[in-house]
Amino acid sequence: MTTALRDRTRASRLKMPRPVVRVAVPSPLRRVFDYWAPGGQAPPGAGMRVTIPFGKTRRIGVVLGVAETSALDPSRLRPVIDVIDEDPCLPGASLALLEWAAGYYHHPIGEVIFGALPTLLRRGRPAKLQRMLRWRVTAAGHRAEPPSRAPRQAALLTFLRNCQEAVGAEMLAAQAPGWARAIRALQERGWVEAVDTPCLPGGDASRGMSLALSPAQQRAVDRITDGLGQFHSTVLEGVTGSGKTEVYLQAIQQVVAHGRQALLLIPEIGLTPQMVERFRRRFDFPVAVLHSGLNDSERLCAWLMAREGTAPVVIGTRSAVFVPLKHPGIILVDEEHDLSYKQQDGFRYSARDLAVVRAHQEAVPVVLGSATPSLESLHNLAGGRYQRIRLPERIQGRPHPALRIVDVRGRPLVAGCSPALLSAIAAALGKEQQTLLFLNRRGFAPATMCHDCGWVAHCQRCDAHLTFHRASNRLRCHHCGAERVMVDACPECGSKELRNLGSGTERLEAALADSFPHARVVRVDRDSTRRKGAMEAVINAVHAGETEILIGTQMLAKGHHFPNVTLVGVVDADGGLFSTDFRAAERLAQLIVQVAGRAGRGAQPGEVLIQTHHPEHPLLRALLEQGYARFAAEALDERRQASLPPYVCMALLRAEAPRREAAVAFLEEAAELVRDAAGDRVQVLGPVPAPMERRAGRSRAQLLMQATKRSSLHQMLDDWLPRLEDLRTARRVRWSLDVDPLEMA
DNA sequence: AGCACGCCGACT
DNA sequence: GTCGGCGTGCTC
Repeated sequence: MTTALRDRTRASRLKMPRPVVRVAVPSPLRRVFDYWAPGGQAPPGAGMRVTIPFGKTRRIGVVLGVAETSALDPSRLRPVIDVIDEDPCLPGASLALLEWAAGYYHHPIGEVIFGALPTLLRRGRPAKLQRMLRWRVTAAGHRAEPPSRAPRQAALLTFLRNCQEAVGAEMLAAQAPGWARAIRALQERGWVEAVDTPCLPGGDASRGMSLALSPAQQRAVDRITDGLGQFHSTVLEGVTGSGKTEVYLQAIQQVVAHGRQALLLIPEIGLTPQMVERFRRRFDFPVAVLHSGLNDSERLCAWLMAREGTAPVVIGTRSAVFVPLKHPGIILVDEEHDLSYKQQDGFRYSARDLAVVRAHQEAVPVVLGSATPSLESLHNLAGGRYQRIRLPERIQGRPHPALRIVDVRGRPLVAGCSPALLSAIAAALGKEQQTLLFLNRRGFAPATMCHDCGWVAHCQRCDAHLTFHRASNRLRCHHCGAERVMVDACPECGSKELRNLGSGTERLEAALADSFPHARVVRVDRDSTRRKGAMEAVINAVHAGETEILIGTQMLAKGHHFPNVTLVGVVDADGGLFSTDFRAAERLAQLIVQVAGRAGRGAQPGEVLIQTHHPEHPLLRALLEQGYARFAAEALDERRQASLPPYVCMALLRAEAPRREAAVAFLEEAAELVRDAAGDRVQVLGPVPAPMERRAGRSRAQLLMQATKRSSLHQMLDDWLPRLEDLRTARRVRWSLDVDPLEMA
């Protein structure tokens, strides 16, 4: 009897069940799938990738665990085809976070897990750091006589002797066809050796010059690093220019000195290069970076260096919250109030919230940094769940800029600018100082109307006006991207009296160039910076003093440092004061404080002008007279009285369909099921049409659910979703669930 | 999401 | 007579 046969007989005699593996499969199904472990080997462990049959296709899945039996009839199980990884691709800690997130956001586990894997790993690429081989001449090689019988080897040897450093495959290939054989021969002779370097260069300029800390900064670093190795959550509240980044740097330095890794999350804006640059200059060890600008292999490399612990510091945007760390030591979230931490489609997670969960799971401290903490974080502070550290002063004792409200009621406006703002600009120009203007509207004019019949240019697929862009002479929809050439006559009545209503950045730029013909005006928005490197070029021009007036949308508000800017103008603050979105005021306040931080960071004091039709608005007054903390306290009080987050928790079910009735019918059934499942523990509002009902040719509606107890809401969601999936009406719509929605649109 | 099966219109 | 429209059902 062969060994295999004997083993099988013994197994069947002992009724040894064949192990079952639970696999997460990339599919929108909220389930895990059971498979037989492959025969003749140990069952694959949690976190390993496997190839499995799935319906009529094969897919790659990730093992979540091994069990002795399945809840399913054994006849329905199929065996795993292949085990891809020898060691878990995702370590246990990562799986724990991903499973928690899938549960909390009620998103299919397979999509959650595969969304966290670099593309190349999703496709089955080995989870090994690609080593980059380079070659250099050995001492023996330098003494050797080039072999005359082997001209290729001789040529390569001579070439390498003339190189200062080890040379990679690319250069050798360009140098000599058939280099691979020749180099192998040279290696065998002992004249050339291979050096193995990780694919990412580390910080080679190791200076490590720490700045001297202010007493407040020192206290902050001490308190953050006080409890390394255990979970605690800190809100680092520091106004712009108070030196938060230096606190991050020195806290991270200490964590790394203890042999642990630091994960720094930053918002998704064009700032990554500056932050990374600052870190790379400081540290003499590799800083891995994960952001959307990487190609697949760069992303894989950074991800693996984090997982292997080769990179002591990892900097990344939202999705980096899932990156595995071999020796987690601290997690920091910079500008924690920033909206880009919340994914707005598909798997709608909040990286900031998950950072706190992860820190708790991995028993490390977490730091949430912001000049304008979110009301959620302030609420957690008030509840004692977070500790607070303040960095009160600006470094070098620079004064805060003066904030001033400009009442524009009844004033003549030039492209939205009041006389007061225009004269402030003139004054700044006179002192050879720079001005920064914020207007959160791209294009020339947000609406085009016929003066004779009242026709308005409207998007055919959305409930929105078309924006006139003068540079391209086109009408564009900012919601679906549709565009067409500007009409020269009204399509309704043929009149040529078309008027462009309102002002966007493009008109503001033109008007200011007109009013101040000697000033150089530059505009920064998505249109003007579409070209790669355009943003950097503008920033450099501002620094070089080649521009006097800078106009921009929000993309200019964050993080940039312009020493010679002394005047900042918020051209239109009203949008934030009267909005259907209850978070609009919070965002406006954050924007104002944020842009105020752009003023007077150099030697000159700054001034901030805020234009509004509602100078008496209480939230605006609170912000200007008593600062962000006071504003936030009042805003929180309003939220409490109105039973809004963070005093209640919400989930939003969205649905869209070509026809309005289909979306509404589905949501009505869904609402009925909520009442069924939760009674009065969960309040249901709707269905109501979405704030912009038609968008990109589809009708959108939503159902809001809220509860005072998080557990009630989640219990309801748990038994509601499977029933929702089974609804016949669900198949006719595209629907998605948003837990803790930030934007109701 | 894919991918199949399945039952009715305009074409080589 | 077939190619192919997308409704419906299933994935361990």
